[in-house]
Parts: sequence; structure tokens; C-alpha cells
Amino acid sequence: MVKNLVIVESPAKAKTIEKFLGKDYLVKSSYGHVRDLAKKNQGVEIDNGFKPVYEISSGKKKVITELKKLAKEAETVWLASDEDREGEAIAWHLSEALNLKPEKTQRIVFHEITKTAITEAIKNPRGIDEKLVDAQQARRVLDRLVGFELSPLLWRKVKPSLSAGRVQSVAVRLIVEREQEIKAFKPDASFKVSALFYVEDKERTYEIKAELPSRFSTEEKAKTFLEQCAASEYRIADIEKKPGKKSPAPPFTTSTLQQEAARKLSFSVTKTMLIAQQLYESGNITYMRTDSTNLSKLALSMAKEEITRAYGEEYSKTRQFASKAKGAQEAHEAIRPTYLNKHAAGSSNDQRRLYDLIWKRTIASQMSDASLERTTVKIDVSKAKEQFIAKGEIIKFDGFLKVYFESRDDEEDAEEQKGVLPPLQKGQPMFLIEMEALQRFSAPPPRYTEASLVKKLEDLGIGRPSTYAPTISTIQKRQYVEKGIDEGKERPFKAWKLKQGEISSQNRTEKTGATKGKLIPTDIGSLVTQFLLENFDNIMDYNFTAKVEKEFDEIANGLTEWNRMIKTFYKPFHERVENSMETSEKVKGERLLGKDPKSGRNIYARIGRYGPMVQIGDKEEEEKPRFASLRKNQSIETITLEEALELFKFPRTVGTYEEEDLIVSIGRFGPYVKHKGKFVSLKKEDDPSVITEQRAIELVEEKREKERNKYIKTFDDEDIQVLNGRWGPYIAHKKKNYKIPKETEAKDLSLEDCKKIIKESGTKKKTTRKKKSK
DNA sequence: CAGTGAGCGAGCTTCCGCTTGACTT
Repeated sequence: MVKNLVIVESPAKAKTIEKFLGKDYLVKSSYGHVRDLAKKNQGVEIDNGFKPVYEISSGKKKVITELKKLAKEAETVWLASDEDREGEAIAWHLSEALNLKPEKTQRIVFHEITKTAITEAIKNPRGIDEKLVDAQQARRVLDRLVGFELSPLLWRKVKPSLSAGRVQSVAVRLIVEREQEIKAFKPDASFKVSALFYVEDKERTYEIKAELPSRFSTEEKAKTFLEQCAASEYRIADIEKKPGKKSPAPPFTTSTLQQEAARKLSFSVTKTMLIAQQLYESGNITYMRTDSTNLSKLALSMAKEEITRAYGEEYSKTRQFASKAKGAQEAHEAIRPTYLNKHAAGSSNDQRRLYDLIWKRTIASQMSDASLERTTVKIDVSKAKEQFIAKGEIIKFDGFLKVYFESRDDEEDAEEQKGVLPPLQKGQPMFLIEMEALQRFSAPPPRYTEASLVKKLEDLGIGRPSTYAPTISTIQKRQYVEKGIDEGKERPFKAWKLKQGEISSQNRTEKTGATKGKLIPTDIGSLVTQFLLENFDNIMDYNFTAKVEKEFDEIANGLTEWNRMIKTFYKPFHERVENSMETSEKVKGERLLGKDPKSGRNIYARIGRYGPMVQIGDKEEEEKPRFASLRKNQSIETITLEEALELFKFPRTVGTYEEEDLIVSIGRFGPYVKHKGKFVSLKKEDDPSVITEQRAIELVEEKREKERNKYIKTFDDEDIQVLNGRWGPYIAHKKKNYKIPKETEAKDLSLEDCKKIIKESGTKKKTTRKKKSK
């Protein structure tokens, strides 16, 4: 029997804390929230003052049973969840779900996981802050009402299984509107002049790059300038030296970690969080879901010590960074290595790389500014009034740059690399090597990446560190947006060159607009956004979250009652829902493409039950309409009549093999060939409209070969097989699959070995495959 | 799971925020 039961949110945290508290304390984890609104009837009794109906979350029953038992035995239960709105609610739900008696329940909070912080917290317990809990209930109920009233509206008016919500719908809106900006963008052409010069001193010559600070609006003007230059001499008009400095970026929050890991390591936000979780669980980093740039006193002193030891005292500068994130709740520290003297950690390559990034960022944040000397050289052109500018930068003291430099999203800036300039003097002559005037086009705003969308959401105060990655997944899962595969276009541009007194011109081309992995809205995403904007402009407003957050704060401060706030919101909102349900037309996004040359019937592109499709004929006509789904990368907005007609050519028989037809068609998972009842997906490079019989046979055979390789080993006991799966070899036994231990060679396994592996894995935990993830 | 899209219409889908796990087309 234990005197004290301490409950925290995360098992990794529980483990650490237990070490600090003596044997009189048992530390357990609730694994996050333990109760949630019921699924049925929205989980809210709307006519009963919006009373929430809570139930133990699925999968949390075991945790609750165990905690209940321990709580009963304990003298005191310490609720030590985070000190923010959600944390307070978790404490309250625990006290409700566990039936804790107030006299033996204490609420404590701590911001650092150190022995002093925790013992201090134990000395200063308090009760549960009911006002803060109310603010959380308001947040929860509002999200539920919005989500569970808007989504069914979409099922009726657009397509089944869609979803809408305070966070996801605004995220989609951002992407949709960015795409509209890009489509509406008219590039502005101008001519940018750059030149390469050389100067001589006694010993050697140096090359210097320079640019004209302003661009020419027309080709004629650029050409005239080059002509003037052809007859010009060049001289240094002025040299200006200015001291400058650079300061390190603050330590990582969830959002900045996701951005930097995307830029420097090409991780998706999901991957970053997964790897960070592993580092957290192995005790290498602090908690990875945080909006704070704060470092604990312990971390600051560790950093100082480490920097002084490794680089010298002059490199250390202790800093605290103010959090700029809107609505930041600061329940945790910034993301940092647990031990700053550990320069490397992690058990996989990805873990080591992410750890390295976190270590460098943290250390750099506690280092001195870099001091620089920036030099600007103005160069006179004898026959023209324009001046060239050459820029140089010398690092006088590297400071934090020794360790780390933050990357940027806009690659344009990277172009402007400033090097070291040679020693120069005012009045010194310069000699032209070559000069170029290139036609440049202004660029439309860039498409969002996963990480830049997270940054934007954070700037708007929408979403929380724990939901950034899931939100990004959701809007892709619902097929509102997809990762782009825009091939871009070839764009011609003019280039003029001046070399050895000769002026020549060239027509060159460049690739523009090509994007990979950027977020692009689908037809469904655009249409749903348009529909929601027309009917629920308030919820789609970028400031909606900020506005309700303010009201949640008022609830937390006791200025408003939570259900009063919800009532004020709900009445007009619900009216809009009802009104739209009755009066809104079904959203089809229909576009008439033209007439079928064969039958003369109309051809449309529109949204169907299963997504975007094309249709021949109207349903009123005697002959039934025919349908075909759009392919990936096709859009209702841009599909042509010819492309639509192409889609109606399937299924087509491309030949025969072993006396059966080879039928090529396009299904839910893309183009495929069907033969003897088996389906084989076409490869990326195969065009289903021109694929040959020979190629189709090749694919069928390839699939058969794979099928044969699937069986690594079979035994007399037919229940057990060693198979080759997507993730390497595994053992299949009665519909369940088992991992093969690392060092074991799959083909050497005997039946006994397999049985042993199955038996041993069975002792861990029984795993039933769920048909659907919750 | 692989060409569906109306018809009869049952029963289903859905939110955000806090956690981790155990898994294979």
C-alpha cells in the first residue's frame, strides 16, 4: 500500500518524476484525457443548458480501473497534470471518473521536471480551478457543436463522410485562397542586370560580382544600358563599412521544430513528431508538444557550462526568449536536450539527426551574437548614371554561428550570398568581364508546405502543438488538399549579354511553378470552402479562434459563465445551419464541357458521390447517363472535352493472354489491368490509353513472380507461414502476423522457431486487428 | 477493394485536444 498516488499525463514523465520522489510516492499516468463527450446526440444536452454528457474514452477503461484501485488505497491523490486549460480539465475529469474525495485530493503543478520544482509543488497544493475547467468545457462543447452540425450539412449538400471544424476548415481555406492568388497572379517582367568585374593589385587579380539595385522595366531600356556600358569605364565611387550583428533564433517549439526539420532534414510534420516522441521516451529530450520558448534555470546553467567548456566563455550569453505565439499557454519548456553535455543521442539515424538539430538550436540560443562587418561598394559607370553595387560581409566574431544557423523557406534570399570582398580603394578602376541583363518575372506567393501551413496556423492562433500534425493529416485524408505534383511550365525569357564589347541576345527558357510536396486544394476542397464561406463566414473567419479564445479567457477569469457564452454563439449558428439545410442547393461544381461528337449529348464535369467525375447525357434523357471518375491531377475546373472523352474509353481490352482478355481500366486506386479475375496496378510510366498487350502481360507476370516470392517458407502445419511483406519478412499464423527478431534469418526459421516466436509475442499483449482505427 | 453516380432507403460518416501504441496489401 502506497501513501501517495501522483497522476501525470505522460508515462515517460511519470518515470522521471518517480525517481525524484521517495518510495512513499507512486507515480502513474492517465495517458492524456480520460473522458470525452459521448458520440451520440452530439454529447451535449442542448435544451438542458448545454449540459455535457461525458463518458470514459474508449481504450481508457483499463487505465481508469487501475487508477481507481490505486486511488482507493492511497492516503492522498496528487493530480499533477499540466498547468493549462486542458491540463486542468484532465485533473477534474480524473477526480470525477475516479470518484476522488476532495479531502484526500490535491492539485499540484510544476513547470520544470526537477527535484526542487516537484518538492516545491508538493508543498503548495491547491484545489481544482473550476473556472479554468469551465473554459475548457466551453472549448470542447463549441468544437463539438460546430463539427457535428456542419459535417452532416456537408454530407447532405456536398458528399458523404466529409467533415468541417473550427480548425480544419480554416486550414483548408488558407490553401484554397493561396491557390486562387496564384491563379490570379500576373507576373511582372523586368530586366535584372548583373556584372562580373575584376580588379588588380600588385600581386594578383580578384573577381567581384555586382548588381544594379533597380531593374529595367523594358527590354529596350536594358539594351540601351548595356550599349552605354559597352563604351564605359568603371570606377569605385564609394566604399561603406558598417558593423552588423546576427542573433540566434529561440529554442524550438513544436511548430518551429516541424519547420526546421522539414527544411533541413526533409521530414514531414508527422515524422518529426514520431521521431521526437522516441527521443522523449528514451529520456533524451524534454516534452515535444509545447508552445513555449522558455528554458528552465537548470537548462540555462547547463548551457552556460557546456558552451564555456566547449567554445570558451566569450561564446556564452544567457538569454530568455519571450513567446510570441498567439494564445500560447506555456505549460512546458521549449524542446531541448535533457542533458546539454550529451552532444549526440538516438538509436536510429533519424533520431540522431533530429537530436543533433535540437542540440544545436538549444546551444546556439544561449550563445553570443555574431558580429559582422558589412561592406557596400558603389561602382560608377562612366556613360550612364546608374551605379552597380557589390556587397560583402566579413564575420568578425562568429558567436552562435559556430554551431547553428536557421534555414529559411524562401530560396530567393539564398541567392544573395555575400562573400568576402578583396581590399579595395575609392577611385580604383574596375574591369568588366561580362554583364548580363536577364528578364525576370515576379513570383506569385508560394504554395504552403505542411510546415509553413503549421507556422501560419500558429500565427493565427489556430490549433495547438498536439494537433498540428493530425490536422494536416485530416485535411489530406478528407481529400480537401493533396501534396502537389505540379510539373510546372517552361517559360521563355530574354537574356542580353555584354562580353568583350559585344552585345548579344538569347531566348532561353526556365522551369516555373514546379512544385513537389506542396499543398494544393482539390475540387472538393475548393467547393466545400466556397460553400462554408457563403453560409458560415463567421466560423471561416481567420479571427474566429482568436475571438472565442478571448471569451474562454473571460470564462477562466470568472467574468462569463461558460454555457451563457455557448448559448450566445449557438442560437444564431444553429439557425444558419437549419436555414442552409433547407435552402442551399446541392453543391455540384457542375461545368458543361461540350457535346459528345458521337451522340451529341451533353458532357459535364461535376462532383459525384465518390468525388469529381465526368458525365455524358442528362438523367432526364431516355438513355441513361454514363459516368467516369476523374484521374488524379485532373480537376473539374480545368478538364477539357478531349480529356473527358478519353476517360470514357475505359474499360478497354488491350489483348489476350492465356486465352483470356486483358482489360485495362481505371479504378479507385488508379489504372489497372485485369486478367483472370486478378488486378494488377499499372506503373507510373504506363499510360492506360496506349498501353500495349505485351506490356500488360509483362505486368501480369511481374505480379505472379512477386506472388511466388511471397512465400519464404511453408510447413506441414499449414497455419504457419513465413511471408515476404511490405515491411520485410514476417510470420503469418491464423490471420495474425508476427515480427521476426532482428538477428534471425527468415529462411532459416524452423517450424519450432516460428511457434516459439508466436508464443513469446503472445505473452506480451494480445493484439486484435481492428477493422477501423477508432 | 478495383467502373459505383437515380431507384427502397438502413445505418454509417463528423469535431478538437490530451496521450501512446502496435501494426502490416
